[in-house]
Amino acid sequence: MTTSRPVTLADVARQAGVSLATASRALNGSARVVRPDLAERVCAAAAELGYVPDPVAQSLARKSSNLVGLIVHDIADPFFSSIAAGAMRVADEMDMVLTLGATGRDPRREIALVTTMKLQRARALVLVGSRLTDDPEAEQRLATELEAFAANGGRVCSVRQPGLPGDVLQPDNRGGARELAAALAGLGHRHVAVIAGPEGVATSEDRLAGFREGLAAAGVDPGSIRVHRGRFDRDGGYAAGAELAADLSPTTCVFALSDVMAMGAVAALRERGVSVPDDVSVAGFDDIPTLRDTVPALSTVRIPLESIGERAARMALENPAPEEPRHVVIPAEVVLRASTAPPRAG
Amino acid sequence: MTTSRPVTLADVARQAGVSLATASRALNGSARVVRPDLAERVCAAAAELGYVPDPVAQSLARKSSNLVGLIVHDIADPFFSSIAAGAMRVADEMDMVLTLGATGRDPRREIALVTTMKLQRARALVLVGSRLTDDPEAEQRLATELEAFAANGGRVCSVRQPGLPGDVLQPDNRGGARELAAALAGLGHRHVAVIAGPEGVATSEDRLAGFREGLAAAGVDPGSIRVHRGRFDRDGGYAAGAELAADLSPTTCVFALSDVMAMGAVAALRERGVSVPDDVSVAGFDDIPTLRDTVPALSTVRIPLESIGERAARMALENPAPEEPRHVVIPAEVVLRASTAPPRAG
DNA sequence: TTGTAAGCGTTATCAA
DNA sequence: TTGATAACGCTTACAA
Repeated sequence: MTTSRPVTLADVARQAGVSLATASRALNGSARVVRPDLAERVCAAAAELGYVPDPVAQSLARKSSNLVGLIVHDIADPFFSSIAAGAMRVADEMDMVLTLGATGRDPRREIALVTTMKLQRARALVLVGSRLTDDPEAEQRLATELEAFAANGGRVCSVRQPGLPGDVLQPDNRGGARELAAALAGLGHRHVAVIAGPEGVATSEDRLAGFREGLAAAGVDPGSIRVHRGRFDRDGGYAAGAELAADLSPTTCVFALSDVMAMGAVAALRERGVSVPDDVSVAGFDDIPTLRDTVPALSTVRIPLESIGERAARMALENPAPEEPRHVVIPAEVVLRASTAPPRAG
Repeated sequence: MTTSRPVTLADVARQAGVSLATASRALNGSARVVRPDLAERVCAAAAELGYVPDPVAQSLARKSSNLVGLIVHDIADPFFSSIAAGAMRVADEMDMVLTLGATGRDPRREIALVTTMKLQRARALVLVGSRLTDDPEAEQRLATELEAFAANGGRVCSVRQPGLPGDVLQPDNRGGARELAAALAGLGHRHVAVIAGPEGVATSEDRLAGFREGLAAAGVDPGSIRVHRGRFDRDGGYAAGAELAADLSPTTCVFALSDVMAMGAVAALRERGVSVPDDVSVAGFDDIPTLRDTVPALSTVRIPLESIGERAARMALENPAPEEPRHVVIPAEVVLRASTAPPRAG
């Protein structure tokens, strides 16, 4: 057996005795219709020769590839990897190739990744991750780059605060935090500390704002809320937890603005002899899968991560494109588990 | 401002007053050398016009793209997402675009993904995940498809048991398990249960074999080892943990063949009133990041996941390709934490 | 060293 | 409806 050159469309056309154009139309859909018997001959030839279209050549000719870009901050973070799993499933299902980009939370990197996907002629882009309210310039440049992407025929769905071109899938950060506040106040907590991300991270700010609203509605003095800020990841939570442990009173409850921060915070508290929930209650946000099995199981606000990834990919890939960009709010649900309890009497 | 057509190499060549060939050689490296002053003119023109090469056209002409494929079983699993994070970093660094494929542990899907990446003319492929010893036919077809990939100029690095074409990065599953066995025996355990993946999953089999060796070397009766099998994920661990809890005695120690299985097992045990490590010790394998912060912190065998991902990507992307395929064994290190303790007296 | 021109494998335009 | 033929944007023999 000779080293066989890959079968091209020209081979198929020759074998079927039709032109290149007809072969192309018959095999890879087109508006044009070909006579059934010809189409049949072409398909038979293609099958016989084992023809497989070359995606690169198609991309060049069509000015559009079968790539879908997924851009996240950090794929090792369960929040993002869960969403990625959902998006993957849809990409597979639609015979698209998923590309993955990690920004490391750097807005410039994020923009560069969009540019890359534009050059690759990606058909769609799913952008996951918080807006930065304190860097409007970067946000503007991102929007511009996304416009350029869309101008090339690409579709965009961002899992994020509204404001970018394209569809938006927005977890109800504010509402979820509000309800969590109500639940915690209902348990009797009046002195809570919040472990937040850096100022300017919109997701963190939204959750904080919602939490404040919820506490206020429950009649808790807003002045009693202590806010500790740190990086929006496990280590940021750990650092804040350490600070808190050093000076806990009168705090009876800690709300970490993400589950991974909560995980770090609980570790820090525990290492310093503060018991959860006996000494202090802790709640998080996101409901990442791994924290359901821990002790104590983490109270949190559940957002359906995999299904968000799935839905975002589906919106970005859906045909035909909607007339207007869509804005969907994903409800969040409070899940009280063992890490929260009524404050200790006295 | 008019809707500007993207700048092509032809534009640059015209502007610089040289041929297309010279422009190409000056901008995108080539063996050929161009006279310095011409090169200078071309670069200036490119900069002035804001020329960016079209990766799709380059891929078609070069028969090789700037895509690196990463194939894993499940991106939501921290084992794989940690490796992915490492691979991402290297891809970024080398200006490659990373594509992600998830097999769902289906060998056919795995083969299909390799085919896809071959058609995309990916430059390299990083394949992560256990070999299936009980499906030699699938393994053979995978090998064939990888050969085809390599024949197209693609490079392969698999994080896996040896046997596939290309470089191999193999965590020392057997040795790590052996040492863990020694450590557990050293604590005094004589009746251990193993929670294993399905028969035929090589990683699981290797760890089991190493563990048996280690126990035997420590003088523990091999017949005393109970093996519970289940899916090689959290739910499989949970199911096995539930079985174990129902009939624990005389087991004093459980070794789950992966951390995620251990996590499920601990949850099941706990729900049934079995305390870890008071009633039974539990150890896992992998050292996924999230389980360092749990209570009790999980004893495990550490393999450096991110760095494995990094190294695999680097091997696959390294220039020039090595003469011979490389086989690197990554040492594994026993980490004893709070989930293991000496067996309770009596 | 530079330029001409022939690919790379498809799609799309336009005339028949 | 079908078929030449010109893109698509770049690389690379081969010739000058």
